[in-house]
Amino acid sequence: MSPTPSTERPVRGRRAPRVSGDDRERAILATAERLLEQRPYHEISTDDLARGAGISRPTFYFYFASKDAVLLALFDRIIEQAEAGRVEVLGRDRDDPAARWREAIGVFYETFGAHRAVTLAAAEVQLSNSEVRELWSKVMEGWASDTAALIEAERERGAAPPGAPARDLAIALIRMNERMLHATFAGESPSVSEQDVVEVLATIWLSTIYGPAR
Amino acid sequence: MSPTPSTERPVRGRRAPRVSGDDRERAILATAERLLEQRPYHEISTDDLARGAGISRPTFYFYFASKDAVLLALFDRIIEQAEAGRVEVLGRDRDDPAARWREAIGVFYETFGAHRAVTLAAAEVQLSNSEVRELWSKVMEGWASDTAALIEAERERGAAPPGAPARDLAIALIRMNERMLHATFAGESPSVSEQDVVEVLATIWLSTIYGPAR
DNA sequence: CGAGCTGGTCAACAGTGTGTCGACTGAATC
DNA sequence: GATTCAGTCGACACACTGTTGACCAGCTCG
Repeated sequence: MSPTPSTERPVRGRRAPRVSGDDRERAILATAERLLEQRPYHEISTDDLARGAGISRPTFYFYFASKDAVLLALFDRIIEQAEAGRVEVLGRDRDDPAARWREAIGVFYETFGAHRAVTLAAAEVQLSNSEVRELWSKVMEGWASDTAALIEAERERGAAPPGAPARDLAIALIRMNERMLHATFAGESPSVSEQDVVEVLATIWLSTIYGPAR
Repeated sequence: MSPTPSTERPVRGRRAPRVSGDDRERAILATAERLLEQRPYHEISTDDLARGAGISRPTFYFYFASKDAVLLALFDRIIEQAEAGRVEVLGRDRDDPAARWREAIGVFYETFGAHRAVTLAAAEVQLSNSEVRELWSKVMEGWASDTAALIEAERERGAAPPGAPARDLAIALIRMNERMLHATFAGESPSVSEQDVVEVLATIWLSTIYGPAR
């Protein structure tokens, strides 16, 4: 588990959780994820979450400091998975580095795809909530380092062309993935079929890193 | 000018605007843009807008149906400019198509950069307001058509490699630009200097379309 | 046993923001 | 001088957030 998000009540002892208390907490989280699958974040109130978990609104505030804190807890779990997935796939030694990269992008999509409602809600809140933003940038940072390192390595090998700073290229590529992820989940541009997205992204990544048509 | 956004009061005769009435409307728009340069959209209330324009809150509602409608009007003007800019630059006949494309990306950045506060606010609202989203997708659609056409043309000429559908590639590239635009304006990742962004994006675009290192 | 602590619960309150209603004004217009 | 109508706002109804204070049930320790 990751460190406790700061918006959560510090009062509650994390070490000695009451059974019933933890049940409530789980009920709130489950309710949030369920409701997010039905309507967007801004159309869900703390009252909805409380009622959904079978408690009153003040009691809700006993468990979470705000609606955002619930989302943060939900999102945190996904971020952890995504981080673990990236480290796993990119750390693996494999014959074809390009294939490894394509697979990492696929895993990225699958991890967030398994919780698209939460992912979309996080995107919705990102601009106005710095904690969610920082959580997200954690994943982005990991990708940026790995990708920049790859580009530089390929440049030294002579396989990749020189040009703009490797890190800048990496960040732009990652942001593309991020935006496409959200767009796909939000159902924007239905023209691009969801299965093909990873292939399209991989094409651009590999064109940029190695050159096209390999 | 573009068609009147639908959230604006239909009551007000667009054809016979009172001088003082138009002044008020302008005052509200100016106030909104000014306040957005100071704090994010969600921290601005209709009361702030009304007071800033020297009127009461109910009077504000005489001119705009909501806070979102103000942003929509503001954003609409920028969208028009961006559209005009794209058509202008990409329509120009020029020796080097790659340079033309690079220039178009630069103009895209400059147009929105001249109103970054409004652009950021639009980004903030995009997920929860379909009208803003549609306005934005208008620009994206124009770029998608042009870009897809270019890729297909280059493929026929044999300069561009075959692969994923041209339109899908185009959309991914455009979304990258979109995300980088917002990130730059929001001050995310200060590592990438703002001047270099266009160069980085152009590198990826041209790598994808023509192959790298040209 | 019973006094007291503690996690848990909620009715009621205070505050902030949105959007509407209805009455009012003052300058055209007839 | 009456009528109309864009423009204006005080006051209201409502929705949502976050807090306070009283209360209860179970545990624990003298």
